[in-house]
Amino acid sequence: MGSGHVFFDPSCHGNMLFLGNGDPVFRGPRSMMNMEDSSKRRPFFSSPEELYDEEYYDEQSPEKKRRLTPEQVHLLEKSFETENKLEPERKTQLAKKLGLQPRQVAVWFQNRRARWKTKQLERDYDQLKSSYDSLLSDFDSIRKDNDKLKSEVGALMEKLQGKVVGGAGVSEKSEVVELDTITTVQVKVKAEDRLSSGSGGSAVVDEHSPQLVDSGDSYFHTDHEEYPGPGGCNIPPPVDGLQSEEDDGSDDGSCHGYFSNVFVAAEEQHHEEGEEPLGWFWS
DNA sequence: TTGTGTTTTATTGCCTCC
DNA sequence: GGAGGCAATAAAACACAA
Repeated sequence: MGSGHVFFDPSCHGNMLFLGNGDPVFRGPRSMMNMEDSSKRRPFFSSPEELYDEEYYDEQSPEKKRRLTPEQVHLLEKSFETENKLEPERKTQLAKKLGLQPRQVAVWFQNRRARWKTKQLERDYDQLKSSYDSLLSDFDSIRKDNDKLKSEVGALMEKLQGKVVGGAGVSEKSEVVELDTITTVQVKVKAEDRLSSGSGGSAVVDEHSPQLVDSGDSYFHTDHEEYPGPGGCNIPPPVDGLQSEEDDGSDDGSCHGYFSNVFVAAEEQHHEEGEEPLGWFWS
């Protein structure tokens, strides 16, 4: 063992290294390691033989960090697939099998979990985005339908009003029937308005039949509670019971309820695909 | 060749659990 | 209090375009 070489002590969780002569030395990016210390760093070995191979040190620049061989990575990957957490026994076995320090195996698993999590976040984001896009497109088409229906109702209301106001010769009974019809239509429109985004959507009805605006005891409220959607869009309020806890009336306009519903949908889909629950890393 | 961006290996510090 | 996990970060290794 050449003097000046540095040993990595796997049993040490921190950053202690040992020189060939046994002198302890601190190392690590955050330990202000200077170039002199850096030149003493021992490269990682890929087989037990290399651990004591003098030639290895002669051939390799001491400060070089060694990458794991494809075979080592393959075995680690396989092991990670079966279980992404590492019990001490498995860690020791793997380390022996791979000719690595147990600490290296632990670090590899740690980094692998971090990579997996990043990828998973990307997948989840894509899934949420597509759910959101599809909901948005549904919403748009529903809104268009709603607008169309409202204009149809408006036209019908005009016709009906013409009959009621200038309806000379129309019997009292038929007037009552027509007023009932108008009220029914109005209630229907109001119900739809609650689902629509348009501010003052029911104004179509109110404008055309101001005399029919309900007296206040209507089942439907006349003031419209808009539910702000993403990017300032107004979207239907979430269905009762699905509303998230964050959205308990303290709506800050950030669409929590809306996104939570999307998330629920995404998670359900995620489950259906037999994948690990999304929640494990959110907690 | 070189500059630059990405990936991999490793450390550090904090947190949680037993 | 020690072990192990995680986030943040450093730095070497690698990929790749100009």
